[in-house]
Amino acid sequence: MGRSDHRLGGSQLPATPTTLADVAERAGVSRQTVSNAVNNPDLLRPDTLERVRQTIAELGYSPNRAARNLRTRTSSLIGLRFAPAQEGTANAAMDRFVHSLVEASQEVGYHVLLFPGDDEDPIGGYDNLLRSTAVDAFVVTDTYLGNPQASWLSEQRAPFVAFGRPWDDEEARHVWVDVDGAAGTRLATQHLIDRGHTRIAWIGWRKDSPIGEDRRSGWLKTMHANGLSTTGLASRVEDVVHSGAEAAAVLLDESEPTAFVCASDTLAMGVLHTLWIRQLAPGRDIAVVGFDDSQVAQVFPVGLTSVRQPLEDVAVEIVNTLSLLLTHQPIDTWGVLLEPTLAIRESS
Amino acid sequence: MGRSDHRLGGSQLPATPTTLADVAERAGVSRQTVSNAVNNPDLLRPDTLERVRQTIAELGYSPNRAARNLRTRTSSLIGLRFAPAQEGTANAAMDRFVHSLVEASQEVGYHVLLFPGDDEDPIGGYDNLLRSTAVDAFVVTDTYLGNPQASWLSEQRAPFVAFGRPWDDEEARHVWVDVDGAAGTRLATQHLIDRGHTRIAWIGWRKDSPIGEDRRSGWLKTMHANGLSTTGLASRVEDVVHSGAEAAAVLLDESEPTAFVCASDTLAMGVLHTLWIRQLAPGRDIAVVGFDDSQVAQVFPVGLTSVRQPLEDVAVEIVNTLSLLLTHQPIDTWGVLLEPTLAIRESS
DNA sequence: ATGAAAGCGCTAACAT
DNA sequence: ATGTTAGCGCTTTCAT
Repeated sequence: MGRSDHRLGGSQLPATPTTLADVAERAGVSRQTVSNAVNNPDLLRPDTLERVRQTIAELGYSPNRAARNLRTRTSSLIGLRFAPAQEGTANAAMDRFVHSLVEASQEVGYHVLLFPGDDEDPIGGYDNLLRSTAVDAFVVTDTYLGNPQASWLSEQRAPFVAFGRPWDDEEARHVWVDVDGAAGTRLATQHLIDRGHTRIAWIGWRKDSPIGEDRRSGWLKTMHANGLSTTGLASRVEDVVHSGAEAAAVLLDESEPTAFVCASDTLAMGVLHTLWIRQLAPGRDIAVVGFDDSQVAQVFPVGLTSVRQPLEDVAVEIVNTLSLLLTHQPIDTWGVLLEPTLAIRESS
Repeated sequence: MGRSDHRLGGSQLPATPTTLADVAERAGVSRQTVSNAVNNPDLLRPDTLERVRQTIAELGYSPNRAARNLRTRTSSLIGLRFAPAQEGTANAAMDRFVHSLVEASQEVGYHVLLFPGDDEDPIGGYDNLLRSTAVDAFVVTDTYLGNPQASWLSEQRAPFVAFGRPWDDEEARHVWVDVDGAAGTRLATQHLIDRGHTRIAWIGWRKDSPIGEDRRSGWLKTMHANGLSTTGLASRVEDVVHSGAEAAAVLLDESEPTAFVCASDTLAMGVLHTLWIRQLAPGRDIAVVGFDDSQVAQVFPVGLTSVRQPLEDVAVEIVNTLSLLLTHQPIDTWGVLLEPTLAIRESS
């Protein structure tokens, strides 16, 4: 069945896409040989390979994804539940992470498929994609307390890597990549100590957040390791600007700190607000460090020093681990902890 | 060929996924009938439908995506090139838009596939996905001047909808959805006029940005419509905080405006910086309005009034149009322009 | 090193 | 209203 609708040098796609058979016929080889030229070029004699490759280029052939997926029972797709950044907070880390993930996935021949989350039915989206074999694996980002996704996926024996430690679950036996929050606040606190500060306050989240407690511990340990007191210097509030501002006001009145380390850029913005009201200059009078290196930290007129998560590295690590999982290679470590850095700006 | 690995009430996925044939055998109908039960339930007798549906539920059957895709020559996937938010600017609109797109797509049975952009080869990613029939359509977001993607996709007769007008290209014959930037700045300017301001300055982008010029025109026309002079009240700079701050300083010195309308939140942040340095209170002494309602505007201690793009509506409109395109239904309008709103905060 | 045959799971077209 | 047949485009298996 000859086909005549190819625009060889043309710019328009043929009405019906070029197939393996088209290439085979034109190159005078079998379909299998074309398939090998694409997937196992080593099997071909150099001259055959060259001829087939040229025909592929001429016809602009690209293997049909659906057919390949059906045959190989793979999709080359990684599923990611995409929850939006919360309005009113500075946490736009997701954006940077997703981009890194897309790039890293591309490197190993994968694409990222986004699906929405449903709070009513947190595993619904996962279940659908899994049953219909629409994705090969998942990246799970929301591993907060009591989140059923990771354990559910484990039960299903579905390949996935979590961004975030299984804080609450001793039993968890899945692979994860995370950023060492305590190391980040250690970096921040030591930075302030090196600048001569001794009364460094902490403004963090409520006690039921393991991530928050982890970040808090970095501050606490670094203070103590340097023989500094932390009495009356810590506050736990909700992650909103207003709460950060209030906490800063109280701390300033009661404990006279000269610097603040915050669990988030959102809280740091609150501190800056209080400083502004009191006519205190950030960086000169009082130092402030945030967490996440959000756009807010970068755009704020008085650049906000902030702990920056190495999201690019996280993505690469996740994709590499996923590759191992999907090729059934042995995983040497269940968890990888990456070190954040400190983006130093005027506020310290 | 009977199969015995189904865990009917169990929580684990069968080693080999359930297929149409499994359901058909178990329900005592033909494969086609099962297919119809899923895709054309109207064709079945109610009792048959019920029986098949129950079997589907029992076995936890979900159609294999690859097989369906191969057969129907569709993928139910919408491709989106995901470029990261630029560091150092406040433009995190992408994040919100992507989420809206994912949600809207889900509603009509589509998922969003992300692929990375390559500045060297802007159409490479599109070409690959198109040739391999990996996606049904694209959403194109970066329709700036001289961007070849839209025209290239048009040439290929690939289904796509652009978020953004084809500013430069009179010839463009593709479908687009955009937000009326001029209406946004009109809203902002009128808001300030209603508040009693008469000397309202504009800080925008360089002249070669059609989006910038569009936004500028909203300010200009509203000023003139209200009989207000604009002489010496406009400035065109690069979209960075520093430039916004400088422009504000110059304008304050030379033209004594009482309010600023900016082409972006980034520039507005610059204005706020200058006000801070000069001990002027935003909102009380000088009013400021930004554009994009970014997280920066929301988190900034003195809440920044900002023009908010209706990205949720944009996504819905795009997906609806895409649905029409993909089902070869007639499109009534080539372009849709949506109205932004004004998020009013303390800075005005 | 290359080719032929089979079949992945589904749905369009046709037949009953 | 339901069943039968064929084939989407590819890769795995086996034969040459």
